[in-house]
Amino acid sequence: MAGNAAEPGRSTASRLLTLLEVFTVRNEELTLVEMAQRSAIPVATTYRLARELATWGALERLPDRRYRVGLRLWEIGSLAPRQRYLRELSRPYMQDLYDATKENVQIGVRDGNEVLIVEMVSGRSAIPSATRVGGRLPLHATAVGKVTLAFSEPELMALTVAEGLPKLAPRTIITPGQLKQAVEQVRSTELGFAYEEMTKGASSVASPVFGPDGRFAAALGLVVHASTDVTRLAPAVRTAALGLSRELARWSNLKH
Amino acid sequence: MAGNAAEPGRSTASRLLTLLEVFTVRNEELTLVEMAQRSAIPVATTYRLARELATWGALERLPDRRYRVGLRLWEIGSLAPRQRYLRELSRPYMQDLYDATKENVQIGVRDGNEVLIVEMVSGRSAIPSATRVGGRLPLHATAVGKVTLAFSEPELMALTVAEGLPKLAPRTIITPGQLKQAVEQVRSTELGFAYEEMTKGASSVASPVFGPDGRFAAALGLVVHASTDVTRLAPAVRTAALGLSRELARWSNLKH
DNA sequence: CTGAACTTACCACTGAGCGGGATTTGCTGG
DNA sequence: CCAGCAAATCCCGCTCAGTGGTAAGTTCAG
Repeated sequence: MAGNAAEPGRSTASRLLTLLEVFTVRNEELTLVEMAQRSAIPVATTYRLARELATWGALERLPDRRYRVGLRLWEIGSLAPRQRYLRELSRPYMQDLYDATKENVQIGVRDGNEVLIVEMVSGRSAIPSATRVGGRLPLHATAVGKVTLAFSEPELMALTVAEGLPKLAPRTIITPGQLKQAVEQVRSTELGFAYEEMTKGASSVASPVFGPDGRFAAALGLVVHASTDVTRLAPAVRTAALGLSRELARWSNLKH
Repeated sequence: MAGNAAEPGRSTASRLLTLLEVFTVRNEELTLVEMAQRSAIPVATTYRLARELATWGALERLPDRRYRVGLRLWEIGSLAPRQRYLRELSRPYMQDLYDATKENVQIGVRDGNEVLIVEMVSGRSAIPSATRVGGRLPLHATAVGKVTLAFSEPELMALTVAEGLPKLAPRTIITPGQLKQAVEQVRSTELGFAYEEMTKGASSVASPVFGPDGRFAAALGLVVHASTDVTRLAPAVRTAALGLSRELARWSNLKH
């Protein structure tokens, strides 16, 4: 960029993308200065870029001049194939699972060393879940995470252990040995569990969904009150996951 | 940009955003050259920018080297408040409406002079709908569109008429007079209809949802077989829309 | 009214971005 | 195995678009 650049080597593109990254669930509306601080980009530059993003629709401008993520960005993002087909095809199965259990149903795919929640179905009788569509869950402390670990390449387990296993709740698994053992169990039964390992008071069950190529595609699971017997719900989850795997295969045939 | 620019005056930011725009439902995976053609950006430049987008996760690279919209972009887009709260809060009401009617349920917000579909609920018994979450519908040929016209600022009607009323199906309203009359009807009854005006064989009903400030927030509707009597379904749609409006107000109080 | 915080505008400097063209890679048919 | 071709990748010299300090304008609480 111009000779004035405080941090040469950083591309305009990366600055733009960084400006999008500063928005989070907790901070969905930010002032210009807040955006500048969080992105470590000078205010003047932030101003110019934010305005371009807003003109295009990636950001929206509120009457009080704050910025937030715009509908246009959501619209383009909704084209992302990795979530789109899974969401569309999984809906009926998730709905069935919800009808059968009345618990929070969630489906997530691996992204980096986390699970990205792609769709949820929940009602008012279910435990209020902090998770939301577009949210991320850790691999070592959730049922969907353990399932993902069990059916992804072994390198993922190595990476996860290397990054450390943060203690998120009293019962979080924090030793690699225990995690590996748990994941081994998941691999053989195709069912993963987590007992208050992420949030006190909440347990979860999950089962793998496989794509048409036979490879792991997603983890489908339930989040329930810790007092609920998750093993009782496991067969339902397993059934739904198998049904969805079959649906993916059917749809793939139909397409070609 | 550099002195080599073929089209001076076009900013790097706008080029980047244009590269995202080239992806559509019909073209969700594109090669580098296709992206360059559609965006009218030279291949070398497209290459450099696409690579930066892919590094960050806005685009993904397939084994066959084609590009597609990435999960990271979807993730950030899912933060867009204008769709997020509406989606989360409307789900139960849309589900109820689906349970009661077994028809395609959709909710959309105004974006520019179109309706952006923000959420859908549909089953296999409903008419296969071409609409999808993230899709757009015209204002003059759909029930949700007419509702949007009826409860937005008058300028929107003027704009819509000025842009012309394309004939999308045999029964599409193509004269401003007829459209204004229909919209007037919608305003007084808080119910909008469309009879095979967008797609032959499909009709729709919709009703407005109002935000806590009393202003129009979204249009909630059904898409059904043309043979179905939409007036019979209208009360259910109206009830759901009222319920959702109340929910929005309730949630707004809760928040502050 | 005063002042602090935020937003918008200005502008001189210069290296980041541009893109034509060469090279490499990948694929197809012989 | 090897041309032949298209797509992808890389190279590099040119230069103006982007940068950001600074200043002026705006908003708002007290």
